[in-house]
Amino acid sequence: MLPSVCESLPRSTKAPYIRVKEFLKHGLSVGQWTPGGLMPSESELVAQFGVSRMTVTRALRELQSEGLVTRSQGLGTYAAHLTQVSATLTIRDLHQEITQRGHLHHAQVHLAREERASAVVASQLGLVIGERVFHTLIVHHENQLPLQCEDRYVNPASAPDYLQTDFTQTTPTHYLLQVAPLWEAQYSIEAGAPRAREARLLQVAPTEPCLIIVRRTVNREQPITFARLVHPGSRYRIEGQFKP
Amino acid sequence: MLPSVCESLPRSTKAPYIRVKEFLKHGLSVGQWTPGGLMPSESELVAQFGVSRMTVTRALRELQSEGLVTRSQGLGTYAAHLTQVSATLTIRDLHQEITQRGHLHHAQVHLAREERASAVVASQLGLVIGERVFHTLIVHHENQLPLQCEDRYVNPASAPDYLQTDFTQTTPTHYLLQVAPLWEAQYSIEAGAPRAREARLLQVAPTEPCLIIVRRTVNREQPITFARLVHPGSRYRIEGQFKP
DNA sequence: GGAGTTTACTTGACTAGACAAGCTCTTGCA
DNA sequence: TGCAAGAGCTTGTCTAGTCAAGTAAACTCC
Repeated sequence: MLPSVCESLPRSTKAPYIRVKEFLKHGLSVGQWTPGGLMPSESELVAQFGVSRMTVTRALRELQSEGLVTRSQGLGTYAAHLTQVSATLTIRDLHQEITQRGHLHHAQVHLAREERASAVVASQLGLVIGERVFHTLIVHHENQLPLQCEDRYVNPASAPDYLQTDFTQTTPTHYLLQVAPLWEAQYSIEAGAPRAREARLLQVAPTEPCLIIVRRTVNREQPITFARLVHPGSRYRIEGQFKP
Repeated sequence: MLPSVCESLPRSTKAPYIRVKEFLKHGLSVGQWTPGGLMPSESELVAQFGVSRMTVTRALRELQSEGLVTRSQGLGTYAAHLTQVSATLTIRDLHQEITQRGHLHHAQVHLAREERASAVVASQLGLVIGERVFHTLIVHHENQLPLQCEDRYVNPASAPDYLQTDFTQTTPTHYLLQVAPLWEAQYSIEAGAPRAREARLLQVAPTEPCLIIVRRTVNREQPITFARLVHPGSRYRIEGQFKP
């Protein structure tokens, strides 16, 4: 009660570890410590900010995980060389992405069957050539306009009920994330011409440049799925941002 | 002295916070806690592992920063919905990338001059139309083969000596990272046809699908540079991997 | 002078507490 | 019945200390 007077003005509004972090970030951004240069030690920061070492450690550890500093035991903390910058590229579920834009998503299933693994598919999914594999070919539409052609092979061992799913309701990505919750993925992004069938399904000219993402996901040593996602260059782009 | 017997067999070799982290990661990977499900509270983990709360907190905080769990004060820790998966896309300096492959990098400077900002450039760099701006057009070769056409505008306020640099020796990316150490970038990746001049410089057909990256970097509210990087689709791709 | 030892400084990891703040369910009162 | 207060849980943050391990420079002894 009587909430006025004293308690209403926060001493400096932000948590101490955030203050330390921002002090260091600011110094890095104005070039106070040049790449590779030695930065203040934990004990110096403790003295400077009047906080405990754990607090300073937390600030420094977070900067380290953000790639802004490198630390080594016995030596000290150094400003990182930002020769390579890592941005986070979020690979979102297409259904989500489309509905988030307030548009209509519609999936057209052109193929959903069991096949025998070819050499390429077998090697990508860790199978033997001729072994059974699930194959789906789905075209995703945004407001009736084809946006993505999803050619996907799935390892039956990882998702035995894959073909029973209604892919007009659920996307394969979404289903597979439920079945195999934690995984590791390799991807490659390139520009290229669509294959003849892809061009027909996407309703574009065979010469239309397309953004092609090839993704392979693995769960605990066992390959799950291998997908080729083709997008018309004129209708799709990947956007992102990097913020240290 | 006498270093044998007792001290040589480590109790469990790994740090406690790593053990806690791995326990939780394992549980997530086998689906012990389904996405959105409630995970053990800090105090439960404290009791289970016989460690202090700070140790458990650290493990959970790191999992949170990796995007594997979400936490909220008063509620608890929940297994994350991995509907969107963030991979780290490392935007590396092309020179590094080429030489790391053991190949020869060679830059051909086609343009390096001061210009008056057009409407588009001015808006991207926060300038007034007609204000002076630096413009470079450089083609990067890998083993004599054109790999990237780099069309770049630079804000003179951020890098006054930009045009004095010898770009056959240093890449603009590398130079700008030294001048403006910490920044924020927005990028977009798309597939498209090259412009006529780009096709000529890259020695490809005008219909060749190209991977086009448009990047804009900003340092503390002040735009630094705005670049359009065009790569022949047949010679360049972005590769990466996601690992939780 | 050179080799080994010591010392000082660094980060890495942890403990055992503390208080604050957010959420939910229950209890109690009008 | 309806609403407010409180209890009991959760996470968020912090303190003040400990021990360990890695590095580098100074120091000692031969």
